[in-house]
Amino acid sequence: MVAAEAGVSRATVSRVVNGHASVAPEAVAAVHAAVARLNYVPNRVARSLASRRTDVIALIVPESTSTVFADPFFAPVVRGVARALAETDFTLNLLVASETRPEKTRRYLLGGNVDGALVVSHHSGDHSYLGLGDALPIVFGGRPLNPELESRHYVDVDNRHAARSATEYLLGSGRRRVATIAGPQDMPAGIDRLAGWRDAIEAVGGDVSLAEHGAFTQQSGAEAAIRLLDQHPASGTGSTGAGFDALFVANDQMAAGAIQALRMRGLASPTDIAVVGFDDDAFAATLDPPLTTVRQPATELGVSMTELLVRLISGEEAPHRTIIPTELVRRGTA
Amino acid sequence: MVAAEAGVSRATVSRVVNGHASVAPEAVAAVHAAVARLNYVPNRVARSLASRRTDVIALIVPESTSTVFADPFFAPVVRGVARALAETDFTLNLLVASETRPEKTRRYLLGGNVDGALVVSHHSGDHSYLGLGDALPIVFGGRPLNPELESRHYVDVDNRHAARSATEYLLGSGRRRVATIAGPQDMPAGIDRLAGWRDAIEAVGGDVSLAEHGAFTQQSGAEAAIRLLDQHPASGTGSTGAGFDALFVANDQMAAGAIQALRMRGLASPTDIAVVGFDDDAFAATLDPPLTTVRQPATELGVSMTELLVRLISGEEAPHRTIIPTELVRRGTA
DNA sequence: CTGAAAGCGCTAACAG
DNA sequence: CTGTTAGCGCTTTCAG
Repeated sequence: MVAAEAGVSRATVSRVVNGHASVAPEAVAAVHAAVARLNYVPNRVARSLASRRTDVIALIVPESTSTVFADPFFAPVVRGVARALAETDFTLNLLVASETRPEKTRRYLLGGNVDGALVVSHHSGDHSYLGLGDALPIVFGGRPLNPELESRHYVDVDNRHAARSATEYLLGSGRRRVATIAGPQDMPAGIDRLAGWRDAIEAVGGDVSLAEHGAFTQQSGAEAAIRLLDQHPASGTGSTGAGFDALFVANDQMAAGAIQALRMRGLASPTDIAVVGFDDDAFAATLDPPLTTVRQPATELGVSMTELLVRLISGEEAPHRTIIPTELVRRGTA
Repeated sequence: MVAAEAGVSRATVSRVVNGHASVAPEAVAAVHAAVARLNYVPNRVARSLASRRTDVIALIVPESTSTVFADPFFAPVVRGVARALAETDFTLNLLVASETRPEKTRRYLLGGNVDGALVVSHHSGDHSYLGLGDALPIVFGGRPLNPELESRHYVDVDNRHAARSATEYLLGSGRRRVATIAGPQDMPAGIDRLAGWRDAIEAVGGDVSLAEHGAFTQQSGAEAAIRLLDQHPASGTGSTGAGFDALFVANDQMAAGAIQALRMRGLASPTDIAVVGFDDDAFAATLDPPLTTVRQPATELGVSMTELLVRLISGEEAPHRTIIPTELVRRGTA
């Protein structure tokens, strides 16, 4: 190898290449020269075998989430991960976890193939990460629903608090009856955002029954809006109005659907019904009118998760819970 | 290791684990038992070092594309790749290629870290894959623009043909003047779709000047539509019409923007102007009216690329050019 | 500061 | 059919 070319031992080459300890300046120079001359690229695999590090981190995406790959929320997270990783020597391993064969993922993770893992899952059913908890540093994106995982490291936004604030904003802008379209109740984001809305409503003694559920899709948002309209018609007069004058929707896609549905019923936003969404996804600003929403910094989430994981891998201690701030983006619908 | 537990040699264990050659049934059983008992998971790294295979394939995404990560086209491709890989022992390495430091990617690829690579790039400027051509099997998604790469393996849809067909469909449905909003002319998809439109127009002696360019974004689509309208006002009468009655748009996002722009000018689709998009992305069907478009099977593209690569890795010969069929999806706008 | 030596865990001829 | 023998290319004590 380069050792010969540089006239030193392999050990020294290794030291130089890895920027280790103190090596004679001349030796360093000689090695660098040899490296350049020979166009030497260290073999990662051999290095891994010897050092017992892989310099690989896995980004685990449950298959179901991968279906939602087009999820406008997911892409920015990945971007954040990639960005954070670009500054390190780690490499990203995208692992689409087959939910039907969870052991495949487990084995992979346990096979010494990665130094750590990032888990992005909106869902909860997943128990496949239990048991390898101590074998490998793992950072979850989003609060794990599984209580056994609660003690793990995760980074998330404070969905509940953000939802509450958004609802309070609606209440504070003069709206009387704030309804909600909640997300699935098997995902933390769905649960927490509903809880936040309820917190706000209960605090003012409002009507907690003004809630319908959707599946975080546009279609389901439209349907939920219709149900809301049907079940809560305008009070008193036989006007075309609705039994609520504001709507907090658990994500932007559903909000888009809801607004469309409302419009088909002759109700405009924000005039008739103020709407606040959640996520500030790529399409929120392009809606007509542009959607007022709670911005969830997805890219930062990815960055943050990655930085946390890297820290864990290098043996540092780190907080189990990292909360990223959200922000209400006022646009046209509220 | 398990060898002792099973009472055989390490070589035999290796044979059994890898399903190699013929091994005595009893030995096989013994090894399996031992494996199960010891919860043995072979170390991939060691295996790689010894076998000189990594069982890893890289999916290379240029940084610029990663920004367009939210590109509704990209996600399904990844899904296809993941799906195809699920049936193999390969692992997916997502490599966001820093365009500012292309050698980083080169080194990685050359460092014996992967058995092959998939390159998804809409753009062309990329020369970073030259030179490692023969060192590693590579499959491109989309026709490489770079002539030196033309000889490589790639899978693509026949953009030109599809664009021509779409335009002919418009022409065949009684439209007289079919305009186009083309994509960037530094991407194969942009170039070829424009060429296809022109083929069709020229074939009927139509007006080839009815073209504007966009950047494949909704915004740019809207702007291009406006330019089209301004530069080609209704002929003859001072009506509110336009100088064209149909529009072939090089992708769905731009089509969405264009339709919105047209509407703001009081022109409805398909009544006033028939519109055909391209991609059939996740949002095409949810537009109002739902978009008629050329469906590009992105997931299949990913699957196909992957299968091709796997074949190449195992040393098989394979066609350099694989074309996936497109299909015109008739919906509401044409 | 730097060589030498000893592996990391597995696969791959090669004999038997 | 199976054990033996060598490494894969690099890191890492351990002396010096």
